[in-house]
Amino acid sequence: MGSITVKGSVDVNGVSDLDDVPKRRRRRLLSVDSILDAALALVDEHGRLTMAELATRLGSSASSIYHHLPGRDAILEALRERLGRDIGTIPVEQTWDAGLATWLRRYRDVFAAHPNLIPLLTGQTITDPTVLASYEAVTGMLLRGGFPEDEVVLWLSVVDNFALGSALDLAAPDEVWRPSAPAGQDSPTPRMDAAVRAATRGRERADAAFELGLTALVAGMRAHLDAAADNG
Amino acid sequence: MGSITVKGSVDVNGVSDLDDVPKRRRRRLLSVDSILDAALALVDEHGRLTMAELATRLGSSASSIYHHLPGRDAILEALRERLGRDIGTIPVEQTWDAGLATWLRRYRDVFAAHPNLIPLLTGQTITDPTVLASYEAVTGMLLRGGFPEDEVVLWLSVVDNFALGSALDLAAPDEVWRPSAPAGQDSPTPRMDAAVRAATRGRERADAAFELGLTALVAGMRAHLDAAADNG
DNA sequence: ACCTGAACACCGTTCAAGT
DNA sequence: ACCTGAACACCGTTCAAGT
Repeated sequence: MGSITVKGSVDVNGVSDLDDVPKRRRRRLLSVDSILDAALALVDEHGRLTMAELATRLGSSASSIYHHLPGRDAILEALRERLGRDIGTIPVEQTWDAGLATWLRRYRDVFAAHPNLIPLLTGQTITDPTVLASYEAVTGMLLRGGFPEDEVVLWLSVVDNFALGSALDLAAPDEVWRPSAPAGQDSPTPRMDAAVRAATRGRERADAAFELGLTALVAGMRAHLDAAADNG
Repeated sequence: MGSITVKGSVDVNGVSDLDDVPKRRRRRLLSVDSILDAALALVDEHGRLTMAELATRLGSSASSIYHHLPGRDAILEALRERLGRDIGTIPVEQTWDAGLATWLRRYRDVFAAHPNLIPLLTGQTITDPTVLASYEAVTGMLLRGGFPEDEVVLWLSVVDNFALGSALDLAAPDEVWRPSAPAGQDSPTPRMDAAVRAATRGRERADAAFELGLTALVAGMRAHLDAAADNG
């Protein structure tokens, strides 16, 4: 029974299984993709990533992981690349303001799907070609929109900072935006308590704030562009 | 000689030194303030904070620190409070837009003095009364400016996210904003390379981007307010 | 080529023992 | 009350030994 060979079967990694040798090679346990899947799941569930927990989830040992990826930092960088790819390219037929808004929403949406990952990524730098290509596209969009070349990098920084800050907002607990005292009772922050009570909470608040800020930022950029055109 | 008592001397901690007992009590080595000073210096210099390095710098042992502060997280939270206090209150006689700009600039300036600290603080939540009082003041300012109560929390989130993202920008290396290929050579990101070459770099870029974004954001908020007033 | 356990250097924290 | 070294549980990483 144990010696029956299934002809032409293909395993999950897409590797042909025809190499039946007398001493059958043990099945490939790990792959870069399976490691990244497990790592992302771990971060989503617990908000942290340790090599030991990762190994347990993979049914493997921590040292085995190092045969596929050179360490914990590399895993995080690979996850960043994966998310960067998910943002995708922006439609070129849009005007700069619509295109920028589209890009920023996708940017944040992708990270919003994995809020716990964001704090783990802030320490590292972007080197992934896909992510850089996305910046290149936005650069072209802003230039076509009429922004001067020496200003484009500044605007890229601005929207990047806003998007990152908004993404981090998703990971942080909502404590600041929870009224510290019940209505009618004395509080050191009565106006804020009332304002918090009047607004939505949690994810809904974060989403609405992002949308409001995005609109204001783009409107401000448009005003800046118009003012420069009037002077020129 | 060793038995001479200096009358009424006061040590650095403001504790009277008159309790001369046969076996003179050893001088107080640590205090909350000295620990926080050393911790901030360590973060500024190395971008990280370990209890062992902190103890070495204090000429003490790691376990001693726990007699003054309940752990590493408490040290970071205390540093956050310290910086929060540095932001101070905003002048009430300003209009909402000028006041908001003043507050955001101070907010970022304070963190800009210690960029390495920012990534270490993003994980924790604000609980310090001084920081909360500062949010309360901004809330009052926006309400007086005419923003509806149920929108104030959203705008607070927006400017908070922008300020945090901009502060984190100071801590990250400038790699993304460095041209990947020399001028005239083929590059996957030619337009961005040219834009980066036309702009300033490092701290100067981060500062200019913050100023530009701040102006745009406030202008966008003003436009939003005016549009709502026209409809109402 | 891939996997493993043991070992390593390091981390934050606890605690009994000292003064 | 404050300080200390030793010990603890945990961390990422290395490596000789296996298949």
